[in-house]
Amino acid sequence: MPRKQPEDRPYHWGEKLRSDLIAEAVRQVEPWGMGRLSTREVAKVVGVSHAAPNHYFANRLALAAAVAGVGFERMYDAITVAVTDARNRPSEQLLAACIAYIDFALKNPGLYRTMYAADLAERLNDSPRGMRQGTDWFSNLSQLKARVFGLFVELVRDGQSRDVFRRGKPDDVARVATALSHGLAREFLDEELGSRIDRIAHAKQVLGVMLTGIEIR
Amino acid sequence: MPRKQPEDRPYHWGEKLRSDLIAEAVRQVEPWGMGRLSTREVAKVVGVSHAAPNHYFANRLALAAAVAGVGFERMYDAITVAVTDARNRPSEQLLAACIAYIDFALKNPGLYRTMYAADLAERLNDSPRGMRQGTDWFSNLSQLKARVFGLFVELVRDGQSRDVFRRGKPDDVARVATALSHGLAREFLDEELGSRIDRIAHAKQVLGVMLTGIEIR
DNA sequence: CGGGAATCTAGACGCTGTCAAGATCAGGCA
DNA sequence: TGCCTGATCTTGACAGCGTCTAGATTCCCG
Repeated sequence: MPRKQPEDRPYHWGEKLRSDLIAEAVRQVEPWGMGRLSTREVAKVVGVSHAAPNHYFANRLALAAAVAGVGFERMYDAITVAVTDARNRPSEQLLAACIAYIDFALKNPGLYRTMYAADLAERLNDSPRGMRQGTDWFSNLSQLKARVFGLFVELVRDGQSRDVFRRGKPDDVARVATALSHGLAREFLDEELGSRIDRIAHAKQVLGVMLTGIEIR
Repeated sequence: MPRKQPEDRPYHWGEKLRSDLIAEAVRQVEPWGMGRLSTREVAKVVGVSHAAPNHYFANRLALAAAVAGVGFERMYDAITVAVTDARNRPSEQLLAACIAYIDFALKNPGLYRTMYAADLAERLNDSPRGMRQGTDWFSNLSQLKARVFGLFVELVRDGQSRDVFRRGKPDDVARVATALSHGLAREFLDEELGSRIDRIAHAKQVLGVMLTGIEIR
């Protein structure tokens, strides 16, 4: 039986399969999100039996959550890079972070939609039922999400300590930035109109209004 | 055969069935959105055969879109009432509109999630294929969405003409408000923490920052 | 080299959305 | 009044899905 050969060495090929499944799932959520994501289809493409994913993910949602986790990690990286590249001024850094956030959504629409899919929140609060061996993916997911949010909080803190941003609970101010970015991204994804460049420009405009509210005039 | 009696008069009971299906579907999307919405289940509760919905909705998505349409209508009404009740000052009216938006989402989480479900956008741009008789529900949906947005634009226009809000394209300024409201609502729905009152208070805080950016200082 | 555990497969179940064909009904025309 | 026609709904079927259970395969280690 030509089972499939992971680099000719099926040594503990278990974890390799897990990551392969996730990688393929990440591919399959583009561009519309996890709506059509099918464990059977993922398994078929990877080359394993239709029930193989069940051994690594308690259910379809758990697989989607893993995909979302990958999304948050990539997004974290993208924002980090953007902030590093920006000039060392709080306003510009915060703006860069927001733009990176939105740009990530535009470039990875399906992944982004998966990250914020309602269905994830569902099983998250729905099932106290123990998952097979998934080592509670949802707390992991919240953690990754919080990690991204933390980036914004840090920028706000920095801006405040440098007397560029108004005082106030950093979390609140950061939330303005993330909520606004999130809202803009969603609206961009739902509409079909406009090039990426146009949308980024539009976003900068809108975010400028936000900055006006945050900065010490 | 006790077919079911719509007020004892099965006179053209067709359209009655359509609205019954929608009404039941609106019920079934709570609280987690259209993820688990099932045409068969809706049909069962309404008391018709499992394939009856197909005669009024091209597919599952079309039914969900109808639900979303109801959502936008109700939201429009809620915001209108809130604005009317607010004092006649642009800032307070805009704030009231945003709060009403968020409050609607908190009170009708499933409906709200359905309104902004990724899956809807999917078939929206995906299938040029003619629907059976659904009289293109998606353009109707965009229209209803735009109608809600129009409320915000109008408020901004009013504020600008009264020299309370900064100048600038009303659409851009309005988008700050809607995007921020949307983002806040989504974040509230995804987290489980916090009472409704707490969240509204938090939202007011955040929206205050936005107003600072919009108002002429 | 062989036994035991980890890993994956095979098959089945109930559910889903969707389609095609037939039954049933309403209302207009004789 | 009674049939006829078209609209309306039902029935049955099909493929696909997620998930469960039991069994086959593979790997590791003594």
